[in-house]
Amino acid sequence: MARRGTSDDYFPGGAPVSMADLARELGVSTTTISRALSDHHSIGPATKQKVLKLAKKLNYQPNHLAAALRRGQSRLLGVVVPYIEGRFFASVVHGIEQAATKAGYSVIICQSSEDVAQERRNIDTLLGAQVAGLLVSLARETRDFKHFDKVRKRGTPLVFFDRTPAGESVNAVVLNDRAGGYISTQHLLAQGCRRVAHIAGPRHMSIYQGRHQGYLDALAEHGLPADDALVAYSNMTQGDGERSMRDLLALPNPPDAVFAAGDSVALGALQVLKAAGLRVPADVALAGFSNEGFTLITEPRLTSVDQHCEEMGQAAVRMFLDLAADAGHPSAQRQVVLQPELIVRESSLRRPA
Amino acid sequence: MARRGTSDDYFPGGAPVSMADLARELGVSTTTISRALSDHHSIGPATKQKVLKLAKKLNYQPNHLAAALRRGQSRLLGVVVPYIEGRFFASVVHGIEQAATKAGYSVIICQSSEDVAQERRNIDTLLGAQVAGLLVSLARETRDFKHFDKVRKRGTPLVFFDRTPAGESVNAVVLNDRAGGYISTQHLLAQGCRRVAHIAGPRHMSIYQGRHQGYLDALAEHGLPADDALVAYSNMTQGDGERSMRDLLALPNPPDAVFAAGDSVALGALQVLKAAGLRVPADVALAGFSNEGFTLITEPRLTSVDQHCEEMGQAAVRMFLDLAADAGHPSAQRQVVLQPELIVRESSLRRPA
DNA sequence: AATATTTGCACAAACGATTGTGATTACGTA
DNA sequence: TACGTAATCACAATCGTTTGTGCAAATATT
Repeated sequence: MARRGTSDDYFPGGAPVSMADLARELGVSTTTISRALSDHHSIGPATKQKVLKLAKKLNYQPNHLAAALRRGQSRLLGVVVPYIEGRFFASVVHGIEQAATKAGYSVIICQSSEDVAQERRNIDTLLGAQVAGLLVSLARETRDFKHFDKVRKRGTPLVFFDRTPAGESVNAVVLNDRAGGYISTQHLLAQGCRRVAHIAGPRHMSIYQGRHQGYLDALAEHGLPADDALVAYSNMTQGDGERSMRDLLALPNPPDAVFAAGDSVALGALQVLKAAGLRVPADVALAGFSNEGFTLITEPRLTSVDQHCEEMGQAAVRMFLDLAADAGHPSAQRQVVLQPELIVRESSLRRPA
Repeated sequence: MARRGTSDDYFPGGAPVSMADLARELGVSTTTISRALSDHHSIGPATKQKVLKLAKKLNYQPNHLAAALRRGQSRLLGVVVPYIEGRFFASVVHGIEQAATKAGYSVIICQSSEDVAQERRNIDTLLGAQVAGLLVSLARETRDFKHFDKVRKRGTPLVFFDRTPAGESVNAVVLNDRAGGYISTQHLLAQGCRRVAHIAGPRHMSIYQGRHQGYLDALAEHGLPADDALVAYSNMTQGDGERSMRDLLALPNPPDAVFAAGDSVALGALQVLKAAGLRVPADVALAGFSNEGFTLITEPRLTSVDQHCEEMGQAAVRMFLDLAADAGHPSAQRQVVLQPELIVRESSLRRPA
């Protein structure tokens, strides 16, 4: 199949112009073109100018595929997230995009839909696309990390963010979830609450372990006992929040405050509380986690912990760039820990400042 | 720079195995390998088996870059959306991903952030990545479509979805916005409302024109006059909704129902109504558009129009596949129009069924 | 048995950019 | 004048796949 100048060709403006075209036009080699365009020192300034000018004139568009093939890696960044709805991951992805674009990378996004098998497929797909690096936030059920071995084997820079493999030595950007749990609980205690419950997430996930631990830290600091009955484990959905809240209310000695490990779960709790005729925050104060968009809509508006999502994305890209910069030097693991920020709203504010 | 077997090589498991490796091992040509793997008829079944088996054994991973380079296009699908937060675009993208993955394509997502310049850059980036096709939803401010000329020129299949260029003949998947506006307004009228206002979107965008027109249709059908004072144009943010609602309430003869062209704008309106001490829906009935997640959280919950977002994404991919199937045949424009669905909730329900 | 047809595979040229090596020229210095 | 150095650029191989064409052997046809 001929490609140039034949009639089955669908390039009304002619085939895309290649370096060879520029070279022919200027009577130089493609080497010169390539080096001129990448500002190589071995090309004279006069030649460079000519090349640049012609390239602009002919509207030369580099074929990244060819470059990537030759160089062994593309300018694509693979991203795997559990899902993309909601504010958190959408914002992180946004941060990733900004930083990646600035560094000249494009971003391929895959959703694992919280499914390990899908996550595995995503990794394969991305490696198949010869991505330059991989930015991953694990699916909820991922506890086996073998599918990342082939990534390491291949030498592809790998950065985890937010949801990282527990007990593995990896590069990661995470929130200081423990601090998040602490400031939130601490705030509830400062509001005068004395029986603070915690709706926790899946036990095996590090982020929820951290939030839980921060909760315990704050209690301990106030000399309060850790009552196991006040901790409800959930799967982080709104429905779970409702169930957990009902359980807590059924306690002989129900809580006067709830620190929920997520906003959805907090929303569920809020609805149960209101349905039960309890006032929030007067009877039960409530705080969530993630600072989702809807925290501004609930009545009362929901106190939450902001995770600086976009920064997280940017930090992940920066880490990737670092990794890529000294590729081949399997350096020690890198960690970036972001600090959470408590956003106080009416759902927890018993004592207006 | 040597790549194989040298120490600066970071492939602990050896360099990735190529077709040449398989060929050497089996004593055949790479042609045979390539054709065996793609199930070409000119390869004997015995040979095919041997190749497949060895490929599996050596864990052969095809290099898509090389294939794409040779074939002139990749298995990447470029997607440009204005933003990704919120339910609508996130879901559309999800639908796109599902359908694309099923067809063996990966998806690159770019956000224009409602910015024309960024949109232009996105298109360039994606073309640079040699995408096989482009799926685009326009930025709000895009009224000039020259940057799509180079896409056509190149022959890259181009499908618009939801937000399409007004007055251009393009391939597009859209919602029947007119029907959406109609059923929503019709529903409000059926609830007994007689002065139905409309908070519209930017005049130049086809989707908002459609919703507005549907609103007018319903009024006309009921023999009601179209009162210009009852139509407030907005930029679709929550703040715009608040402003518009205040304006409408300041009218000498304020509305008893509002059909908002979007959920955010409806949310703003709702808050103003509640702040003004008006009961929803008793005093003013309210309906939004898009069926965003937060419509379930507001009090009362918000009636809205579902756009079947995932289907829209899938339809867009199908259209792309069609286009790609008969590439080079610049056929007539294709259109797919999806039907909206009214989701009735308490914000508009005056007469419980 | 001779010829036509099919089957199964290899050759080699692409795709477009990158890059180590080496050739040429010009210039400066001894 | 002779020689070392620096500045410029070309050659040609290479990345891994795809694919038009050609050739041989096996099978079918008359």
